[in-house]
Amino acid sequence: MSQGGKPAVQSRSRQTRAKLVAALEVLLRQRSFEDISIADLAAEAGLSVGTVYRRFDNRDALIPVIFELYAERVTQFAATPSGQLALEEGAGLRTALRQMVSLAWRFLIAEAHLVRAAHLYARLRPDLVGDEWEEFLNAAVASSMALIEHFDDEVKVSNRRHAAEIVTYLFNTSLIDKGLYPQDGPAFALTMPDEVFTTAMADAIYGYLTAEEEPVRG
Amino acid sequence: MSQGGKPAVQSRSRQTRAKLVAALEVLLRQRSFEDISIADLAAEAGLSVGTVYRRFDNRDALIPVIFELYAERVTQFAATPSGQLALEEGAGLRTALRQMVSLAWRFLIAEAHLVRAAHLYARLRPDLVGDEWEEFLNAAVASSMALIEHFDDEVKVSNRRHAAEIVTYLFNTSLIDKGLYPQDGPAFALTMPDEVFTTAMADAIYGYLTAEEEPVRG
Amino acid sequence: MSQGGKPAVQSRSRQTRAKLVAALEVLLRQRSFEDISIADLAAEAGLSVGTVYRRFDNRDALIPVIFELYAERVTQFAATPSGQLALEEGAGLRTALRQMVSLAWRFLIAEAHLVRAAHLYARLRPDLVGDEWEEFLNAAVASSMALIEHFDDEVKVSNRRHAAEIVTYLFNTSLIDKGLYPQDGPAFALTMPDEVFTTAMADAIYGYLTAEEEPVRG
Amino acid sequence: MSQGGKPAVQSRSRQTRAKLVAALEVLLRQRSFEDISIADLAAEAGLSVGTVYRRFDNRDALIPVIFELYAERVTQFAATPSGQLALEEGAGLRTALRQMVSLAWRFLIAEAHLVRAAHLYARLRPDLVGDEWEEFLNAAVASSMALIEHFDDEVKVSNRRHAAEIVTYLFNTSLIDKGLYPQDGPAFALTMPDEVFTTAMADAIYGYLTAEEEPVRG
DNA sequence: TATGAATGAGGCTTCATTCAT
DNA sequence: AATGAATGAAGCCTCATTCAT
Repeated sequence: MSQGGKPAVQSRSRQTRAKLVAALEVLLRQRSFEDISIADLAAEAGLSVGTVYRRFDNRDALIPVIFELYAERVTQFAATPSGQLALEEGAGLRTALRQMVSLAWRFLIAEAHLVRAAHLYARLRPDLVGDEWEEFLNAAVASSMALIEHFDDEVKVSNRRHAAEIVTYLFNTSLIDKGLYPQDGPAFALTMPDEVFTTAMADAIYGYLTAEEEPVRG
Repeated sequence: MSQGGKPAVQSRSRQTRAKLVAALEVLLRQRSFEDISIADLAAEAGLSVGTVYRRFDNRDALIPVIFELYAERVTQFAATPSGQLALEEGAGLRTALRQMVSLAWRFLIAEAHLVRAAHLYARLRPDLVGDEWEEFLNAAVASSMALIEHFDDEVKVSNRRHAAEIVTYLFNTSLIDKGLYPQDGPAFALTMPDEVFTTAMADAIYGYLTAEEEPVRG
Repeated sequence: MSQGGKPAVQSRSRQTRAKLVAALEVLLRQRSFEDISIADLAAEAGLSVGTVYRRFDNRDALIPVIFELYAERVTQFAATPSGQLALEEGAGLRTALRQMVSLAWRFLIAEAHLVRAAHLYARLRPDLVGDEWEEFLNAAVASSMALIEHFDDEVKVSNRRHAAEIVTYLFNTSLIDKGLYPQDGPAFALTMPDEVFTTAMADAIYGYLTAEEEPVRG
Repeated sequence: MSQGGKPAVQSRSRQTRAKLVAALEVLLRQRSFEDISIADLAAEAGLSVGTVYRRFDNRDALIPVIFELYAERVTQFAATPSGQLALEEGAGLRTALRQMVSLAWRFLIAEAHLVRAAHLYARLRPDLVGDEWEEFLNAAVASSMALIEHFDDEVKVSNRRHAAEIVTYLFNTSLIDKGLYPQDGPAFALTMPDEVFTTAMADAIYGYLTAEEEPVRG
């Protein structure tokens, strides 16, 4: 339905858009997108309501900005030294997974407001997500596949495609609840320190990949 | 802040409340709680707006009803034959986990509307969840603990308390995305049939519990 | 597009609707419908904005009210003694037409605000006029036809159907400009007293009906 | 209140104004003046919003342009061969009137967008019409007077001034409804072909002018 | 107690007009 | 002079909540 981030070619326009995007992020740190009105956004950006509408067709057109910000932060993070895997010579799959989960966890905590909003609106308004999202997921699956092939001898799951998809899925879902809502929902019952939790999640993935296969019994 | 399901002592009142709860569920099957107005609810229940406010202080007071319904369905399901584990003599941990995940999956699909709403509002409005929820989680952890102790020899995780919490967490989170939003979010990349997916989730839990421990390395 | 006068069954609702209709007429005496906001209407009716929307789906749904009022006034006028033709025995077509135009003129002046609005919105928003309008016109044509047949010997136009349509058309259009906009538009150049004008309009219709036919020449 | 077409002395300015006038006409062919925003106009003219405001004080100042265009087209039309009466030697008043109505009809159809807008705004915003309009009407009355005097022997209305005014009025009003809104309003009931209609209008004027006078009776 | 009409704050959006560049 | 970004008043509409009947 309502798409519509308007092109912002001129430099003044680009600045305005940047102000709005920055203001949106500030507000998303404070409260949910549902509770942010256009007037709030304009005020936070130091602009007027009409100016918001010069950049965005309507309220819905702001939702893709959430994903835009998310993608930007992922990219930034991946370019950072602390966003890199640091595998010693001869490190195994388990170590690799633990490091990867740990990286994902640090990102999640750092950008919780964006992950929360993205997670929510990917579900509430999938029509507004934008196509980059699909590419994002596909890239993640490909990357899981590379990991699996790199540790080919350790992995016992025979269908590698399935394995890559499952690994990606677990990476993207298992940390969310504890990372974003540690006091509410299923994470409430978790009493261990974060590092124990992330290690457990990595070990679950590891366990899945390395457990001897056993056929499904009706 | 706004609590307020009012006591419904009298029988007429109890009927009214029951009508509203039933109407809420009917509407939750059709659309999200956000999109259900008090007028909608009254109409669906065959009551007037004012009557809704006689039972519930305000709109927020309906949110605990979601959890109430959820808990009711879990209990019902657990009492059903198809809600029972059917372990053959000598069946192992892996088989048990697969059956349990399968049960959880069936419940999730059957009551998707309630699970979706409960999952959402446990995060959006944790203040409104109600205390039964905590008991619920504790019971789930206890049950996981029982499972672990029953298969004591297979489980390699030394801290049983942690293990039980992790198992509970994975049970409550890993199926959600694929079950509720199969086309959107991380589940979109999953191409396998449902049964392969649920088996994989069970195997992840199994793998976590049975992988040889390896200390965390800095 | 947007129809939607909501049914007002209850007596309180009917009163509210009546207040709104009355307020609309008061405001139409002061200014054009375009310049009347929902808030204006609510204030004039002594009600709130929300109450307007309880009776009418949206702003457009008020337009049929204009036609409703118009029809009501026509009916009232026709039931009044001063709304009756008073033809002496043996009076001819010309006299009848003059009396009829004079009646129409008095109505037009008395209800100028409604005629103006109806005339405007029949053209700007024909979709919102309502079907009664068509019946109204058909009845008017039938009535013209009766007139023509009553004075059959005086009328020279051979195609009686055409004649009736033209008479109706002239009745409905020729008085409008001078009646509603005497200072603006084509009526500005008219310097004669009203009675001379209305007589002239009647005579034009009379002249049309009674002039010897002469075939159209290419 | 708001007058304000600004003088455009310089040639660049005059070009700008011409572009805007042309753009306005293009847009008036598509939709009503109410639905044309300053931004629309600027875009259609290939200019910026600010430039529009350099030429016109405000939106209202565009309304006189409608009348300007209208007058221009009338003048153009009158200078065209097809805008001329072609009376044979000895042709009578009736023939002359029929030709004149036919000319007016052709103009009306050709410039419907301008006639519609002019007709509307002469009534909605008479203050903005501009003085040329009055001259225009006076010229039309003079021209009617010339016609009447030319066919002096056929005309029976004794007050020639009144007759000229009435003829002018009928010329300017009787074709409008069928020409501009054939499907809506009073014209809806007209089933005859256009030529029959225009002939009837001419005959009404003819009938008015030639019917034997009969004094008004109380 | 039940009803549903009434309220009005608050959110979205448009667009005539202004003004910095 | 021209540009087009920015402004903000004003209008539409919704819906949680209140209250007279």
